[in-house]
Amino acid sequence: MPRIDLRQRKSPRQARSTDTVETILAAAARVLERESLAGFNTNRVAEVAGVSVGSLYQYFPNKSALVAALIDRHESALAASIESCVSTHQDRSLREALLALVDIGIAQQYARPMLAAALDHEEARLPLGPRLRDYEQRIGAAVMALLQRHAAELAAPPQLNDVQDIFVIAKAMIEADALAGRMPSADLRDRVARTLLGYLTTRPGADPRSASKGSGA
Amino acid sequence: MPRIDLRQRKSPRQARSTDTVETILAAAARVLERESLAGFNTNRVAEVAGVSVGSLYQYFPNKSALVAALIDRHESALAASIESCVSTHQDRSLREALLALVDIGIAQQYARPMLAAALDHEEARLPLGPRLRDYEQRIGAAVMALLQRHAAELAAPPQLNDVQDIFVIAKAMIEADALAGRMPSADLRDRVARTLLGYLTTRPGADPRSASKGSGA
DNA sequence: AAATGATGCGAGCAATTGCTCACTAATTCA
DNA sequence: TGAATTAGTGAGCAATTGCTCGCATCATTT
Repeated sequence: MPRIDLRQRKSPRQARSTDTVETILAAAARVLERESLAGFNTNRVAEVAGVSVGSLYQYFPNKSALVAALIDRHESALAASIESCVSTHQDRSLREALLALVDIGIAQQYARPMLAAALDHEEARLPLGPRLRDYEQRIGAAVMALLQRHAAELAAPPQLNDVQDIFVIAKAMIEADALAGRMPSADLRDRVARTLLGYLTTRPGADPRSASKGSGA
Repeated sequence: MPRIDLRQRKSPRQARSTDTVETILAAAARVLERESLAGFNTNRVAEVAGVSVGSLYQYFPNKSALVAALIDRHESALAASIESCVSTHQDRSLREALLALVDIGIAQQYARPMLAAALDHEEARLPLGPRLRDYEQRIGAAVMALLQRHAAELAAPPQLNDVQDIFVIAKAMIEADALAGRMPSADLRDRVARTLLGYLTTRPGADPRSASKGSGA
C-alpha cells in the first residue's frame, strides 16, 4: 500500500485545467459520500467526473492525495466559518455564540452527512500536512478567544483541553443526529449548547462525594 | 460489491473447529487494528490465523460477516459489562455510577484503540442484525434504570434521548483521548463524568436569553 | 504559421482482491 | 473395520484496483 506522498502534483496554469481539477474534486466528493470508502476508487472518480484517469493523475499523485485535498477544503471552509462567526458574535452572550457555532457544525454535517463522516474518518488515518495543523490551530485560537472573552462565566480559566473537548462533544452529538435522521432534531442545537455550557460552567469537583478517588475497575 | 448476507455459515460441531473459528476471529481483530480497513482482507486474515482461506469461508460467508462477528462480540461484552456495573452500583451516588460506567468505556477503548475505532466505523455502515439491536436495547435499559433511580437529582425526567446523548458524548471524548495518546489522560474520567453530570443536571433553558429561537445560519 | 508547452486521453499492466471448488485429512458413528 | 460426516487445504479464477505511458489535442508565444 503505497500511501506516503501527499501534495498536489501540478498546478493548473490554464483556465480549463482549473475546471478539470474542480470537476474531479466534486466527483470525488460525490463518490465518497455515495459509496463510502469501500467504493471509492480513482477509476470511478474519473468516470463520474467525465474525465480520464490520466487527467486525474496529472494533478493528484495518488488516491490518498485526492482525499487529502477534499479534507483540506472542508477544514479550510470550517476554519473560515468559525473565525467569522466568533468575530461576528463578539458582544453576544456566551450561549448565543455557542449556539451560532453549533449551527455551523450542523450546517456542515447535514449538508453532506456521509461525506463529512467519511472525511472525518480519513482525517484520523492520513498523515495530515502542516496546512491541516494550521486550520486546527486557527479554529482553536478563535474558540479560545471566545472563551477568554467570557472567562468570568466559566468555572475555570479556559485551557486548550477545553477547546478540544468542546469540539469533540459538539461534533459527536451532531454526527450522531445526522446519521440517525434526514433532518436535524428540533432540539439538537439546544441540547448541544446545553451540554457545552454545562461542561464550561460546572466546577471540576461538583459533587462532594468521591472527589479524589482514582482507581476504578 | 456483494455486501448483503451476514450470518455465520456453519456452526462448529467439533472442538477443533471451534478453535479454528476462535483463531480466525482473533486474527481478524489483529489485522483490523494494525492495518485498518484498508489492509483488511480475507487472505491476510487467513494467513495471520495460520489457516487456509477455505477454512475461513467455511464459517463466514464473506468479509463483512467477519467484521460483523467481531462487532457482535464487542457489543455483547459491552452490554454485559454495563448491566453488571449498573446493578453493582445500585446504591452509590449518580456521580460514582457514572464514573464507573466511564471506566468501562475507557477500558474498552484503551485496550485496543484502533480496533475499537474501526469497529465503530463499520458498525454504522453495516446492516446490523437484530442481535445488535438487542445489545443496544439492553444497554439503553440499564442506563435508563440508573437514571431513573436518581431522577430526583436530574433536571428533567430521563428520556431515551438522554441515554443516547450520554453514550455518544462519553464515547467521543474517550475515543478522542485514546487516539491522541497511549495512556488515558489523568483527568479523563473526571472530565467525562463532569460533562455528563452537567448535561443531566442543567435545566434546558438555563440562560434566559434566546430560549426559543429556531432558525440559524 | 510554427514552435513550445500545457492539457487531456484511455488502453492496459501489474498487483490485489473476494471467493470457489475439487480435493485430502481428521473425527465420529455403525 | 469402514462408511459417513465434519473439518481443513490451497491453487487459482474472475474481477477490481492503483497507476503509467505513448500519443493526440489544445493554448500561447514568437
